[in-house]
Amino acid sequence: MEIVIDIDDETPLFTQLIDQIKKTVQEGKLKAGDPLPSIRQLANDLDLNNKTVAKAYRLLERDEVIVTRGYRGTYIHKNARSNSTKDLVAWVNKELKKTIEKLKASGVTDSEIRIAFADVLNSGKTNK
Amino acid sequence: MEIVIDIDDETPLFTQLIDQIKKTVQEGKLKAGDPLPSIRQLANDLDLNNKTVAKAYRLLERDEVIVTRGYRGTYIHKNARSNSTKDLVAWVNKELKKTIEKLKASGVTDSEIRIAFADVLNSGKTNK
DNA sequence: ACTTGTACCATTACTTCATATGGTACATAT
DNA sequence: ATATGTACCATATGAAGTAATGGTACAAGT
Repeated sequence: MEIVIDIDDETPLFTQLIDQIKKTVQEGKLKAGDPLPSIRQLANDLDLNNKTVAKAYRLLERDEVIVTRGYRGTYIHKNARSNSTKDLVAWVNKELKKTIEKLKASGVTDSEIRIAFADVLNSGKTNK
Repeated sequence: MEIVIDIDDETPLFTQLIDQIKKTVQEGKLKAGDPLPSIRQLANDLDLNNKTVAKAYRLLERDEVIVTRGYRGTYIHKNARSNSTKDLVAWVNKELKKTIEKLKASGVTDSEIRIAFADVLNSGKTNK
């Protein structure tokens, strides 16, 4: 794997890591079942904190690009290639945009939307 | 009008003002066409800043509870009574909750939702 | 012993935003 | 002159959230 992290880049480190792993999968340089370096190993190689790499792995597993098997390590997911092309962020943006535009059309202020948004997101915390 | 502002209350001052005016309308103590004190007058009486009162008036007009007529002053809106019972905030919360729950059901992180949300809201700024 | 992912505890720096404040100025009226 | 709503300029405070860091610890396996 050729991963290059640019600390001067405004893009968050864990995002750079995710993007490059997905890109490597898309290029076919990483195939289903291939093993990935351990979190600690990769963090050491790239001079990153364990938590930063762990965060990237966690999200990559959520996207089904990789699979973690506990003490057995981490591997490329069976459907990694197709899953690595999916753009979850774009979908989230689209969904939020639809709702927000509807609210603004009714004269709701940006501030009001932000406050209501924070309310809704944080309401789940106390309940759970 | 009997308006009482509690600066120790966590509720924003302009919100307290809005709530109490709406309440006064609901109680029938302020009727359609009744004049309201000027922004500067009310700010002086309640020991608030002009901008705070102006903000409350702006939102009350948005909700069609009051009507401003420039140099002629501010008056209670024709449909103030029914409009003052409408809960715009509740509607906004409901709409946002629907969308957010849909996103979370797909495994999207709170952080990711927040970032996408900020993106969408701020994207309108540069365009306009 | 050593490594795996993971789950806690925590802090730091940075950014963004809401609220509230102050001052100045304007057109439009009485 | 005086008052109306409004639009700018601006600042200060506090809250909240992200990203990244560090340390400790655990069960499960080699």
